[in-house]
Amino acid sequence: MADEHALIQCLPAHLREEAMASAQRVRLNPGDMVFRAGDGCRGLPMVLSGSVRVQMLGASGHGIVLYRMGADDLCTLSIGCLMAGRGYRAEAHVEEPTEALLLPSVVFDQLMAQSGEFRQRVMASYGRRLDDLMLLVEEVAFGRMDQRLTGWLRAHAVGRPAAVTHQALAVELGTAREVISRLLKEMERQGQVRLARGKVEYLER
Amino acid sequence: MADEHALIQCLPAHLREEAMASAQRVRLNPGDMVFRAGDGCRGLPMVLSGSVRVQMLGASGHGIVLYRMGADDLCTLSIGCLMAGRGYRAEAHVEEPTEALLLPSVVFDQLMAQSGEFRQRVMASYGRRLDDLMLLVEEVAFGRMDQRLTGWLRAHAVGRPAAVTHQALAVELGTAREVISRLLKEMERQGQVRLARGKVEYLER
DNA sequence: GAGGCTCAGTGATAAAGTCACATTGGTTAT
DNA sequence: ATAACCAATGTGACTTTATCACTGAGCCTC
Repeated sequence: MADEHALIQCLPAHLREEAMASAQRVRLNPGDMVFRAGDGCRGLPMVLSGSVRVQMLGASGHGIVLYRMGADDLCTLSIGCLMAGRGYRAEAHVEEPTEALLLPSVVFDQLMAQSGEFRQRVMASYGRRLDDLMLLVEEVAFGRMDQRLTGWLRAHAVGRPAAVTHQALAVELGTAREVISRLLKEMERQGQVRLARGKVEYLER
Repeated sequence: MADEHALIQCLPAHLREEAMASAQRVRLNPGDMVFRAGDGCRGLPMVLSGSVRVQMLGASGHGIVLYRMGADDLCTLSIGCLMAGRGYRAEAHVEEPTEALLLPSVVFDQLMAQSGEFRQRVMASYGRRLDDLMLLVEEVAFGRMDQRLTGWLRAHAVGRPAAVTHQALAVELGTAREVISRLLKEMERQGQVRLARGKVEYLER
């Protein structure tokens, strides 16, 4: 049971103590929202364990999942909000019971100044996120929906059925619920998938 | 004629001198490519003046413009590549005569450690880029092509015709050339636009 | 066992993407 | 100047996605 974030563990003892002393420990439950679009940012969240989904809401009411934060991730989005002093553009939903630290921005800056390893990890984390988003842009712009859906199912619904509604899948891939319903129905006809209310199982061949 | 990047100017004198001493000055011309997909990263580029377009190539051969770098921007993408030690995923095309500095990554890290203002600006720049990409995802996922096209024209082709081909517009918006051709033709029929080979002018009403 | 939920299915139509060519305008070589 | 060439644009036919407006199905509660 890691009690500290990898980013904290990598710090020399005196900085680590200071970080832990000023950080606020947060416990979140599935369904909670960490922040909503427009919210101000009150510190830098670092996820210790669990999973948080970050998504955007389009004008049409549709949404799309941008990325997820898991153990040892930090919320790169928040850094931008802290620096620019504007609100979040996305919203974050807790998916699994999650523990997190909320680090005051002053302390964050101090750690950035004083620990090379901390800097390194933060920048790397930022790079990864940028990369994720670039891949997402490419997928959304050029990917075919049936292949994106199959990709998701292969990653999440092999072996045992995944507990997910068509609506949730639509948000996951940034499309409309009807599109998912039709694609799944077709895949079912072809025996690639087994469907039940709120469940989808992908059948490997 | 600013001789230094805003990020350099904000540094205290001794750091500034060190930065300028170790940075390599680069002059680029329209058509040059700063980096291609897969290239390794040899330092952190900072744009002094000019304009560089960063875009991705999809599997289908289509591309999409992710963002542009202009005066006083730094290439956030490169930071990720430097930190993670992997190649670029996108490619960068010079659009206008451009001057840039190439800062060794060791020096970059040193500046991050020693100047709060530098840190602040770098992180803010990162935040902006992240934000740009999130907006792009939303637009690509939910925006209507005719409205996105109109938006581009309003920003670039009012008053005098913009020198741009349908193909270039397609890459700009991440779609196929035929789609742009048809939309423009329709707008021409409705008198919203004047067309010529390699030129588009938007007619405000 | 009757409502009242949320979840899923579907027809009709519009928007966007794909493929395969036809045309056109401008440049270059003879 | 004329032919030849090439990049840019136009278009038809067809597929895939998105949108709108419903209908039907499963499940829970009273």
